[in-house]
Amino acid sequence: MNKQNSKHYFCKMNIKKVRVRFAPSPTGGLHLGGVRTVLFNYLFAKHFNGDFILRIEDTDQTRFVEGAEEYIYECLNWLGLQPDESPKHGGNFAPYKQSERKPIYKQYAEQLIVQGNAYYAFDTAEELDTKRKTEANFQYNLHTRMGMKNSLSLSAEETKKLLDEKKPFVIRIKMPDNEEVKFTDMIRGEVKFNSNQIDDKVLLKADGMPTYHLAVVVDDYLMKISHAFRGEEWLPSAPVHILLWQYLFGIENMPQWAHLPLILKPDGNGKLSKRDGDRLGFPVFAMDWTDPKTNEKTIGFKERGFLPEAFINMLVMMGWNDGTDKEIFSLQELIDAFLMERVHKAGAKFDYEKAKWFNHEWIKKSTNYKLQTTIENLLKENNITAIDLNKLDQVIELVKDRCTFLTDFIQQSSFFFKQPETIDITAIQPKWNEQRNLFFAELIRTYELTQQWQHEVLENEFKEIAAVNEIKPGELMLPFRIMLVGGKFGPHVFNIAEILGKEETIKRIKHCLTLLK
RNA sequence: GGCCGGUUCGUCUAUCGGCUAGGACAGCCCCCUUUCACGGGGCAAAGACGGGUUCGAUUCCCGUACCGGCUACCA
Repeated sequence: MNKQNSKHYFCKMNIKKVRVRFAPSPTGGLHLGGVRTVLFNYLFAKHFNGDFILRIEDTDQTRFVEGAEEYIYECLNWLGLQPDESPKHGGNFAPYKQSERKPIYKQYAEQLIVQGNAYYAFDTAEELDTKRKTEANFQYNLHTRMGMKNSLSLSAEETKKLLDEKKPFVIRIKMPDNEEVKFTDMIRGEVKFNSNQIDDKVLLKADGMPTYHLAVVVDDYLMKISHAFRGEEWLPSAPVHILLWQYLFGIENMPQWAHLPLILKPDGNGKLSKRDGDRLGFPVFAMDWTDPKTNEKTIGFKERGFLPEAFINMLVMMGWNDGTDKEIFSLQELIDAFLMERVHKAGAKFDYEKAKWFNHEWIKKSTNYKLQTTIENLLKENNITAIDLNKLDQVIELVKDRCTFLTDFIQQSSFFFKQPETIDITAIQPKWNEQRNLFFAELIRTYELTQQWQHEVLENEFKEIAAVNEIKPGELMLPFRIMLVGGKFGPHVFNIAEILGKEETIKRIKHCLTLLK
């Protein structure tokens, strides 16, 4: 089935430039699932040298959220998934914001009325509400529409009168009677519906704005979209869109649809939501999002310490693979390897542990140079200035293996640049004695004379003195570590000492010895 | 309720009719390591169920179960 599909869309592509779109409604934080939709769009488009378009679906004016659009650009920017066309980037099919395209939609809605595929409906929201309350499973459809207040049930004169009186109305699609509506989904193959099952969806709202159903069809046509990807939750309304294409622009011009599998909660079942992240302690949004009304801040993957490469890599592997065991992919590798045929049908439960693994892998894989700026800024935010970039490079090299998050670099490398604020003296105090005190005094004298300040040398000297004093080196390593880093963490002590340098190392030992007195 | 979709280790997945069902994360064990990691090695762990089709079904078909999505003048 999938193979046939691929042939199908390959044929189409020879005559049609690949153009895809991501069409979010700017109502809040950018969800994991949204990012994955962006990603699949982007990878597919770039694989075929096509265009990736960002269209803002802001037709619901009641849901306008300040800053949400700008936030989407920031997320895409962080991820390195830049649109070729967007409200911000411009393009030949502007405007890309549906609220600015309002006049366009009306003419198509009216065309549908003229053709007999749609009708005016004057029922108020309250009337519909009560209807739904009194009649279980009420649907505005072939069975009920003649009992409602619309241009099908009313005479032409009555309708005209209501229109002339400027009575509020919506335009609804007239679903055909008992027709089979089918299409071929790139992921699922042929999907069929019976038109009787679907209600007469509103196409144009009382405020003159289109609903998603009309807007998506009109804009996909006008923007010459060749392939339309969206979440699986849209599958049930696909027949409305298919019919609209048929009525308005011709089914042969319709983009190829792909309904992407959902990202599910790690525990239990159902779509992953922001709530789940809060509850289970992991981010769901790409970047920090602060609700302008409540001022409530929701953590993002970026601020949690994820590398965009890792975030992308993790998301793409939920539902796609290249057929081999390869799991780590760069963006370019993904672009090269990405094929729709290899997209999985079933939803995937989000696994934060695996997400962390991807991030760790990417931190280890990244060059020190690449990490440098990010880490420098991170340290700066924590009042640590790493002016010596050469030293920072050495530190990153030494420490990156043990950082799962970028934020782990704060704890793992602060002490290289700044004397530890707190020293876990209780970890060494109980076993501290005069013999150890003398050892470190001697160590200071030796290190002061050390010519080659290298970890091998330092380690040898350390062990020699231990041997002479008949102390097991193991008993001295921990105290030494605490003296240099303040706690029981960090890379090998002598590597730390090497990077710290002679002066600083000795200073820290001395400081600690006074604390132990 | 109706419609649509989905179903391989705990999780993400491979398998395009030949399977001793492979990999990764997590788990457990061992090695390395005079902190913690990294790394190396190993163990355990799966085809929802019932019918077909077939020499042979995880793979194809049908049914059942379970899970999910949708059922707004929201997307």
